[in-house]
Formats: sequence, structure tokens, C-alpha cells
Amino acid sequence: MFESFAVYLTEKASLTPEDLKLVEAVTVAKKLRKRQYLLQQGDISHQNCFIAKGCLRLYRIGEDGNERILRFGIENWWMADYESYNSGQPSKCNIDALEDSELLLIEKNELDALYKAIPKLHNFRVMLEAKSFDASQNRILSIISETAEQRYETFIRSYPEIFNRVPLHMIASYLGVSRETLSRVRQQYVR
Amino acid sequence: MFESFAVYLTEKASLTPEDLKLVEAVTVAKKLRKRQYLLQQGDISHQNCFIAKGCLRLYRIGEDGNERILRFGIENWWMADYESYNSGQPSKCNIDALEDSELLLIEKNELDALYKAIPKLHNFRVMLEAKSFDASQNRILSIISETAEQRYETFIRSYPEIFNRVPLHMIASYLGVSRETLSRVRQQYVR
DNA sequence: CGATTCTTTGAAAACAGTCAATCTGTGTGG
DNA sequence: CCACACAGATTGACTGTTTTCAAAGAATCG
Repeated sequence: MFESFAVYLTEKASLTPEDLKLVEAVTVAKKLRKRQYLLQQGDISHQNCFIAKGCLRLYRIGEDGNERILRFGIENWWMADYESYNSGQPSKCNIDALEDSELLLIEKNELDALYKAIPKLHNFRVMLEAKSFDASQNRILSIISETAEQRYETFIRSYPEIFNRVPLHMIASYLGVSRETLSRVRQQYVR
Repeated sequence: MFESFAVYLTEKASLTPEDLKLVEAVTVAKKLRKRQYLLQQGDISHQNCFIAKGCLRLYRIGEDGNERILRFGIENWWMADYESYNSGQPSKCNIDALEDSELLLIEKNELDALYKAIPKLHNFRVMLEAKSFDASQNRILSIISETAEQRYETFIRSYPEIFNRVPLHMIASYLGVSRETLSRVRQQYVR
């Protein structure tokens, strides 16, 4: 199960076999069944999670009781509530599995130590975070400037590997529209 | 003009007078008149900009020709189009001044060198970027889950130093509503 | 003062949300 | 293997919000 993580780190971050040993020493494997939580509101998100297999989502519960999905994650993506992860404060979010999933967890302090030991890994992380920020800026632009239909198109274009893998009402939540509206938008699409 | 930057770096990033000399050596001061551009679409955003005084905005022109504001910046904030800054690719954004402004510019390669020379500064940057990411996640949550009125309240609460300093139609653009809607929302507020 | 920018207002149209009912497929337990 | 519950998707009718278009009223600047 560490294997796919090793491949990822070798290809994306150019880690050597020696580097990988250091990583493996602090990595904990975890399997999650569909619907199981990785993190619940109030927990501290003290580990970073690499998704080897499966699909997760990160969401908050609004004052109206509805779920608002902030992010999805699939194979080769990282997942944590970074607000809690960085601050050490209790999380306002939940993370759960949308499919049976295989995860690799690293404690924040262990990962920070790895960054010191493997500068390449640190650079890789900085690059990843920059891309995450870009993605979230582009998502903001999409939400503030596009109609529901355009947002759905943008989502499909941006995440072709995700849109047909998660329930429609979750995509609706991610896009900030009601599931009925998204359903109607899709109809026009089929024609 | 470097003085306010020095104070900022001392207080926020704990830089020493020696550190500051290194920083000053690569810092270029620039004044911008209201309405002047710092960056125009197609330019490469190759310098990071510290705002010593004034107010800037970063925006894109949509297909409909309308401006969509992605960020504001005031004293002690940093400004650049980080997508272009990090990738070296031409920017899709514009940055201009909403007030006469005093800026301190550092070239990306100079700043990267500073991070090597002053690890404290690098840590500070990493922390800042993490906060920016959190802020943009919270903004996404606000846009997808709140009404126009609630978003305006959230904006005022989040940025009390900005909301009464920039034109209303720009806040409307930032919030993703029409200026007319924002104007009406504010009316209810006054009662 | 004149020009420009910014803000407000009104009325109609477009859009999205809500409520309620129905339909589908999936999986579970008897 | 069937019956049932459940999650997910769709549809219709209605309501409410937001946009658009057009016009006019403040405010600001040179």
C-alpha cells in the first residue's frame, strides 16, 4: 500500500530510495470504509493524508444544517483541514470517505522533520500549496462570475476524474447550487 | 519609505537589523498614482510587492468585458499575481492602484535568495501563504453558502479596514453580485 | 463649473431556491 | 430470493432573489 505513495514521490518529487525509507518510517497506512470519518468537527487535523486509493470529501455543516463541500480528494491527492492542521486548533470541518479508501497518514511534526531532512520534499510541498492556492482563486472566479450551468461545465473541465464519481447532490453543494437546479442544468446538457 | 517595511519585518518576522540590510539591498521603491497599473494582462508578475501605503486591487476581465475583483490590498499586505509569479507565465490579471500608493518591490529571484539567507523570512512567508489559503477557503464557503446580504456582512466583518475605503461597485464585483443588488442590500442595513 | 465616476431607484425579466411528489437503483436483512 | 429501506436523481409548481436595463441623483476632481 506504500507502493503507490513511493511511485508518486519518486515521479513527482524526485525522491531517491533512501529518501523513501525515511518517509516510510513515519507513514501509517489506514483503510476507510465508505461513509467513515477521517476527521470530525472538533477534532484537530494533526496529520496529513495521502490518498492511495478511493475518494474523500471535506465539508462543513452550515447554520442551516446543510453540508457545504469545500474539497474533494482522489488518488494522489492530499487531504487535511489545513486551517486546523496549521493552527493546531479544533477543526470546523468533517472529512469522510465517499468510497472505500486506502490512506497513508503522516503526523504533522514527522512531516515537518521530513521537510528538513529532504529539502526536495519541502520544495515539492511549497509548489503544491501554491497550486492549491491558484486553484482556489480560480474557483472563486468561477463562482463569482459564472451561472450555475457554466460552473458545472467548468467543474467537469477542471475535474474530469471526479465529476462522474461522486453523487450529484455533492457536486451541487460544491458548486453552491441546489441539487434540483443542478439536475435541471444537466438536462439541458443532454439534449 | 523602506522604514514601514522594516518595522513590519521586525515585528512580524522578527528580522534583525542585519537581516534588514540584506532586504533593503534588493528592495526597490515605487510610487503609483491612483488608477495607474502595477501589472497588466499579458505581463509576467516577476516581482512581489509590499504595500507601504495605499490600496491596490487585482482583477480579471471576463468574457463579458466586466471586471472581476479577486483581491484587494492595503498597507502591510503583499500583492502579486501569484499564478504568474510562480509559473513565470503571462498573467491573466491586472493590478492597479485605487489610491496614490507607495510600494516596495522585490524581484522573485532576489526574494528566493533572501529566503535562503534568512530562514526566518522563509518561515514567515510559508505561514503567510497558509493564511492566504485559509482566507480563500473561507471566502469560497461564504460565496457558496450565503446570500448577498450575508456576504456583505461577512466582508465587512472580515475586512473592516477595506469596506469603507473602496468604491461600492468594486465590493460588489468582489462579492459576485451586481452593484444594484449590493446597493439595495445596504439600504436595508441603514434602517 | 463641467465631466466623470459612483450610487441609487424602479420595473420587468431571468434565475435559482423551496417544497412535495415520484422514480430509480442499490444493498441489506429476513 | 424477495421485500423493504435508503440514498440518489428527477420533475412540477410556486416563491423569492438577483440581474438587467434605463434613468436619475450624489459626489468628486480637475
